[in-house]
Amino acid sequence: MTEHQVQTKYTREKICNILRSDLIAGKFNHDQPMREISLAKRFGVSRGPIRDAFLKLTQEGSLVYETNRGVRVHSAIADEERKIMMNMRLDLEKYCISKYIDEADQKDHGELEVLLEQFKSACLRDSLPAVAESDLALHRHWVTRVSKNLEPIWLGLAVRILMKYSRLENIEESIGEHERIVEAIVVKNKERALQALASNLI
Amino acid sequence: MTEHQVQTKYTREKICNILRSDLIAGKFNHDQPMREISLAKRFGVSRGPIRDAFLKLTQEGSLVYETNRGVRVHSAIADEERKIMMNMRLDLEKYCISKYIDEADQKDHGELEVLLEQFKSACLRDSLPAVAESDLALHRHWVTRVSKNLEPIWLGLAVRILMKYSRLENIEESIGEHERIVEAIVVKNKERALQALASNLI
DNA sequence: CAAATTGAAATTGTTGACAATTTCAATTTG
DNA sequence: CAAATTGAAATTGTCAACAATTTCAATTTG
Repeated sequence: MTEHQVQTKYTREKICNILRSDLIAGKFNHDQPMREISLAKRFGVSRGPIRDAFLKLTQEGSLVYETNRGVRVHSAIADEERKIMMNMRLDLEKYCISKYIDEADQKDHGELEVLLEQFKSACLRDSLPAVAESDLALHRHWVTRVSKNLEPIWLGLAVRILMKYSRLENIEESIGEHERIVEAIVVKNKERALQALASNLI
Repeated sequence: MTEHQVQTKYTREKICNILRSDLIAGKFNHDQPMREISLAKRFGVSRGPIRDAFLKLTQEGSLVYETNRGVRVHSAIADEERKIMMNMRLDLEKYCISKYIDEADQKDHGELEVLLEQFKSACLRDSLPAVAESDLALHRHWVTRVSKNLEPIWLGLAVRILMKYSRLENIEESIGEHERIVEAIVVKNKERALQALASNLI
């Protein structure tokens, strides 16, 4: 169980990303308190970077903060709220993909293909945290490329939506949807891309 | 210029709220770096709580963070992005107000009236930070009352949208719009409330 | 003299110590 | 015996010191 290979130091960014995908993957229970000290030990850092990560995840909505009581995992969201968020996310990503198709160059397309491969590989390995992380990374690609302003809003939506439905079901379907999105983007077919996105996000 | 009255200690929450309304009010220039040390001195605390506030404001989008370079004020957003955000915010608040009308009790209505008065008072005082803060507080009321999950998403949108258009123009119009929203809510007229909201947010 | 290099000052990143608060089981009280 | 009280343990909040990094003006180099 111990790590024998050399591990680069964990920064607050890395810790935040790791905790986020763990949370999305359901590794912690809803309402479970997250303790600074135990996580500081786990990552081999002091409490400072852990607190930094907690703050970020709190703002994104996966954690809930209470004064002098620390943070706990957020409760599951209601179906109705999820629907509202899903619609907002769909609107946002439609805008981004449409613009991405206009603006992206060869290099972007290359990155896109890499991210798709990583997603497919995670699916085949059946690793829920890896699937969650690579799914996020793929969608994040076209959002970030189009607008740094929209990215944090998108992330907040995506994290909360994923937190509820993150079982390893319909993996085959999900792979197909993402393949269709990427393919349509590469051949610059907006209509097909937006349609594939909608079927992935509804 | 010095403070003579007793000032309760600044916590990261208070600092965050103060900086947010300052940012919305345009007290800092776009792309201007925010220094931890100078703000720590201003609030009479160590750098820790300032860093906490920076992280939160970064996630909300008013500040931009770069490794080893700290945070700076975000650049203004493009009109096109603002339109996307405005639509998302409108959808979100429509849902919240509609649900708020169903669920709110007498006490909620009382708070609503208080917040409206504070907004009007800030407008009459011509204080841009106070206007920005009380405008946010009013809208936040019906969002938070309906869903703790949607609140941080809403805040991210509201902060970014306000950052661009926060001059003291059309104050009379804005007062009237907010009065119409609150009045329609109190008499539980959804149609009128949503219509008033739309004219406020478009 | 333009471009590269150096180094001190400024700034951010991380840590461990201590203060303040909360929690919860053991004890006291009516 | 139920309810209130106490106090130690656990946990979060804040701080000041030090490490690592960036910045930028002064110096060197071709």
